[in-house]
Amino acid sequence: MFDLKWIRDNPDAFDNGLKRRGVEPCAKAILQLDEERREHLHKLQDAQQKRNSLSKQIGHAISSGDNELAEKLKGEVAELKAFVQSGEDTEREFNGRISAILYEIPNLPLDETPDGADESANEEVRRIGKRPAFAFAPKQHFEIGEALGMMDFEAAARMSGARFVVLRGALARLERAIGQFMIDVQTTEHGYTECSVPLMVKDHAMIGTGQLPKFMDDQFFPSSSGSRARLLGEALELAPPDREAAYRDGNINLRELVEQVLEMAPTKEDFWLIPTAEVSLTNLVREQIVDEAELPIRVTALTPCFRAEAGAAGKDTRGMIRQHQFYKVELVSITTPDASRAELDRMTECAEEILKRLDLHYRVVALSTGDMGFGARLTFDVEVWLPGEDAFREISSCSVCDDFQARRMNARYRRAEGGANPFVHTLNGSGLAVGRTLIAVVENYQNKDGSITVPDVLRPYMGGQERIGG
RNA sequence: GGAGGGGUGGCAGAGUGGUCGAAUGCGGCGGUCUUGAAAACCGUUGAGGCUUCACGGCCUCCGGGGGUUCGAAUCCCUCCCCCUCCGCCA
Repeated sequence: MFDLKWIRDNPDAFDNGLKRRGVEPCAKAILQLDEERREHLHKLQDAQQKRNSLSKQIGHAISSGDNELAEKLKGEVAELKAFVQSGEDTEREFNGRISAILYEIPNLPLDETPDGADESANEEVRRIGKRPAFAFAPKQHFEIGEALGMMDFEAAARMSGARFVVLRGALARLERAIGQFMIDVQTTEHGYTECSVPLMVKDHAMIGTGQLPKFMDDQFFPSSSGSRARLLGEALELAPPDREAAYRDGNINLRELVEQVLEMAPTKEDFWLIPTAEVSLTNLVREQIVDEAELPIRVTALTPCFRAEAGAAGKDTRGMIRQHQFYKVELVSITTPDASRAELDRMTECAEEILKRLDLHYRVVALSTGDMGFGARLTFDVEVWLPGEDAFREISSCSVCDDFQARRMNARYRRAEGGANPFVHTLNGSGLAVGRTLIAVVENYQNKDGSITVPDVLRPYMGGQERIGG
């Protein structure tokens, strides 16, 4: 979310930033709308002022008993009234149109963010460790897991369809162990406060962190049957008469009618399932004014995440890489503006530390402008080496959003030296994704006989178990 | 699900049609006093927008939206959220 005034003062910087992200420059269109809005506002405020002062005079006239004057003034105000009323509608319309545009514009990249259209332009920042050597052809995680009888995609598909998995026995415990280990490190060693947060949130929370309104199709929402019925009822009330007529005349069937009506209905869900705990953790400061002394706020949570993966049809369909549901340890920092850039480096290191402890080979890449998420100005992905797949795969993504989310949430801080309350800066990162960490452990610690060696740091969480299978 | 009560400035909490953008308290800021601090006392202190070189002027905002009225924090409708009791329930 951007400050209109800032766009007004820096239209070129705004457009250049958008261009770097591959988004059509739109400062001119926005500013023209803004110009029209202000022009209208002048007229409206002028009328409001006159109305206010006349109303005050009417009050005085009535209290001093001059009814004749009061009636005369009422006549004068009547014309203004009509104009003010329609003018207020117009103002709301302007505001609605402008904010609808602003809500869908992504954040601008930092100067240091690499330019590029997609992931091929990402820049490797560092590479830690080295590829493990295998005396045999390393298998992919699902081959190993299925052979052990501990990773069951078919059972999951029977109840839930594609992109789900059932883990059993030691692999189920391994998943839990990884989550416990990671959040313990982040809380006891890196200063993050553990939180248990809602997994279902309202629209405004999703708007605050930027998942809505633009990325509705990526999200899941739970609904009670009562609420679905109510939404359908509302949609039907808004149904255009010609659709209804088409149904009555038998040109479309009931199903088509409902589908077409729903297509046009406003989306207003009871809840959304969080696609990441970033949503819940970042919204902890929404509509709050925190004391500067409390910053930085560092919070973390181990939660399930839910993603529709609408744009990823056919991609990563095998194995646990891309699931509708997975666990993740999320890190969120709330900082002052001058501390946010350094906090990004710190956060990335907090994510990397997990891989170091697990002795996994990885690299850090700076995402290019075309590959970055909606709210980010700069993102570092941490990619772990998967020998079975013979590739690096994203296991963490750490982003600094500056005040982009804070504006949407109205999250501010009170400065120690007083004055206005500026917006906070927000950062989020995974520390790490549990499912993908499990994949990395399984593939990197696999043995020739199909067993998996449990990494040292996880053994306390596995009741001392040193080996899975074999 | 049923019944009721609420949503007001950083916080607490008054305010049922006209000098109310809003009493009072706390907190914050400035000052007096003090070696210093505390206490006490005095003063000051909401946000957003439009406009102005500036001083300033004006508009909007008392959960959101709509309505009644010359005029709404105050009356009506509606939606959202919170709380209490009952029912159901992990």
